[in-house]
Amino acid sequence: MKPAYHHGDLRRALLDEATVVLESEGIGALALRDLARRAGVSATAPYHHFRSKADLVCALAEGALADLDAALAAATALPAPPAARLRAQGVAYVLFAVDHPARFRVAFRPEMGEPFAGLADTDGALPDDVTAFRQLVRAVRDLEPAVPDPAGFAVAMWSLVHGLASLLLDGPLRAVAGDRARVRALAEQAVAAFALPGDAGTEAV
Amino acid sequence: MKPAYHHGDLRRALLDEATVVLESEGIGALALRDLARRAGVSATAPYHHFRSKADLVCALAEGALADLDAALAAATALPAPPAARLRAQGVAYVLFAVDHPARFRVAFRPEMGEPFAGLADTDGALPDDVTAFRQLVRAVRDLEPAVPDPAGFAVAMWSLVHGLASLLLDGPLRAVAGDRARVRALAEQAVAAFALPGDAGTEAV
DNA sequence: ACTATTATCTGAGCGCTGTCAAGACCCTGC
DNA sequence: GCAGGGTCTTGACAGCGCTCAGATAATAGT
Repeated sequence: MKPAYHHGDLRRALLDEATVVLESEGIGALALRDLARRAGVSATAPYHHFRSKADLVCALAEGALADLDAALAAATALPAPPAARLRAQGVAYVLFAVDHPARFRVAFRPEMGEPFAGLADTDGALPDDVTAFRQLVRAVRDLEPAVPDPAGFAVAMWSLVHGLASLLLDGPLRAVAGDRARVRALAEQAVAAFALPGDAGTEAV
Repeated sequence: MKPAYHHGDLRRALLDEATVVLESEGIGALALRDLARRAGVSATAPYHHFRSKADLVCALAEGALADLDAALAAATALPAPPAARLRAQGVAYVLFAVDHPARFRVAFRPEMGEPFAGLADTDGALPDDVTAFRQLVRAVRDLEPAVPDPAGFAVAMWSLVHGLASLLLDGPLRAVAGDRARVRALAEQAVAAFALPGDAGTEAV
């Protein structure tokens, strides 16, 4: 984009350093001055690329949501019956959370930067245009003729996997989050609890 | 407890002030020095009651979990069939979150104080002894003979309501969180998506 | 009752943070 | 070649969490 004036795309460098700090030290250790130091610029240089620390965190959140979206898309790359696709996406959602805990968390931190701020009131349904969740809504749409209330169903499905991810990351299931196989089993089990039309579950529990 | 030396239970006063700040300004505005100022003591006085800011936040989280536990208990005060009780608890969980967003959030902030730190690895099942969730586990136990895997079921149920609460507070459903009636409807709808043995749902959707 | 002990609180101070203001640099467009 | 604007710098300010050395007040021991 910007053809590198003094530093050479400082904005990108700051976001990259931030991601490193985020994954290794957590969001509590994220300091604007420290990022500048790591990038080799003065403490106030970042203010020419972000209006505030919250603004940078917000950009970070948007990137994380895009990554999550990509992970969900990859989970449904193979053709499969609609219900199985939806289940696969749910499991991928939970696995993304335990694989990239800091990136997942930063997307849902309201006290700094609100990635969902400009959201219209969509009558209780899921909004179409949230970057990371197009995949989920699409998957629900695929089985639309079979399920009577797709919007409500999507909310329930999303709540289920998002809640499981949260409990694994920040709740009493924290001890399990390290065991990827068990996380996968838990996710599949939880997703299977929904009575889905179209097939009889992807895997036995 | 302590018979009031100079101030008169400063610990309690600090926690109360913290709750006020938390509910009005959010966790980002929580400063130890500010709490001390509000309580009318010097900046270092709190350190005789809490080892660090994280320690105070942890105490706050434990209080919040106790409140949540009480709310769930109140939701099942009336006698009802087991499945209906479980559903009522799920709805109460979500309503507590939107009624006391800051208290709910602080219970699941890992970067400062970990209320779930001393948790044994309970083989993927819900631990019995987490203060705020005894009610939920109990409600699942009540329908134990009818459901084959109560532990897994409890995880799924809890994930569902916790996820819905999170999406309402910090996710794309934020716009809905203000409308208590719609929140209740969403929660009942989501909880009803589970195929529960023992009755046919408490309410039509 | 008088002392010794312990809990509680104060003040000064360190290093860190986010943010603002003013100026220097360097590239681009005229 | 000169103005303008985007980029970065130095300097500074207030506020933060936290530590350390003392003052004060309530309790415990005798």
